[in-house]
Amino acid sequence: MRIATWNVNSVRSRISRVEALVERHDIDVLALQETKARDDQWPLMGLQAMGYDVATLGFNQWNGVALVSRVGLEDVQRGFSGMPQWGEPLADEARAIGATCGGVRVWSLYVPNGRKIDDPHYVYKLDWLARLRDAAKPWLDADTALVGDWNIAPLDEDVFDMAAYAKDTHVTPPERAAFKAFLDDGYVDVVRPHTPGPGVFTYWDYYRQRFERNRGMRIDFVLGSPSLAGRVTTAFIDRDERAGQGASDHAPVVVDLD
DNA sequence: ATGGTTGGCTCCCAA
Repeated sequence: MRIATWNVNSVRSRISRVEALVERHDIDVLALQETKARDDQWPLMGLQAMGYDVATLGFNQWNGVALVSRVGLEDVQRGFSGMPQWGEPLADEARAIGATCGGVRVWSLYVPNGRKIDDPHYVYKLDWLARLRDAAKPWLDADTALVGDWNIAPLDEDVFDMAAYAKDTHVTPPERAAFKAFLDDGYVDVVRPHTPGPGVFTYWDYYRQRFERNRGMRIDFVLGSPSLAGRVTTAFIDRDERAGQGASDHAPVVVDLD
């Protein structure tokens, strides 16, 4: 079984790339982030014609997550139990959707960006991660994959130039501690062993020719529960998807399970 | 310290 995750940066502007991606890599389950589409705006038809079920979560032009699966899409859950209820401050977000696909519990996650260190969204990010961690602990005993855009570069080697990001979010000690907490609990970064750094990234800013110069960050991850991690045979970052006109600013990350 | 680019949508915000 092949699982992939991709921050698509607008599914409506890139649906043809989504369809080409699942076909090119023979993907069974695709988690998407930053779909930027309300549920009623989602371009479902092509994927459905290809035999995929789609579960979406989006209700404004920002954020949005989805799961695309051709191996079942059961027990769909929109948001985890610790998520703020709609209507609360900062809750106009759509950042987590989970489902059981082919026996694996897959969560498509779009961790809050954090914006600036002195922004309320930074506090929200850390709080959101703490609540996700609490929710995810009981899932360690099953085949669980926490996949998506974590908006954290856990190691110095995951940033093209630490000096350039020294005063920014994504690399601060509290964010890195929040990420490491998942690993301490038993989740495993199943992609890194197959794609060792430095210089291996999943995201490159659009401007300043960051991709062409490979000045990016590794912020998209697949964290597996121990039993799921034991099933991983290979993993890769589809760097070519980031090239050319009309690319997302993120590359897809693909994992194979036996 | 700032800027640069992209998508969605509305005269600008988020990333």
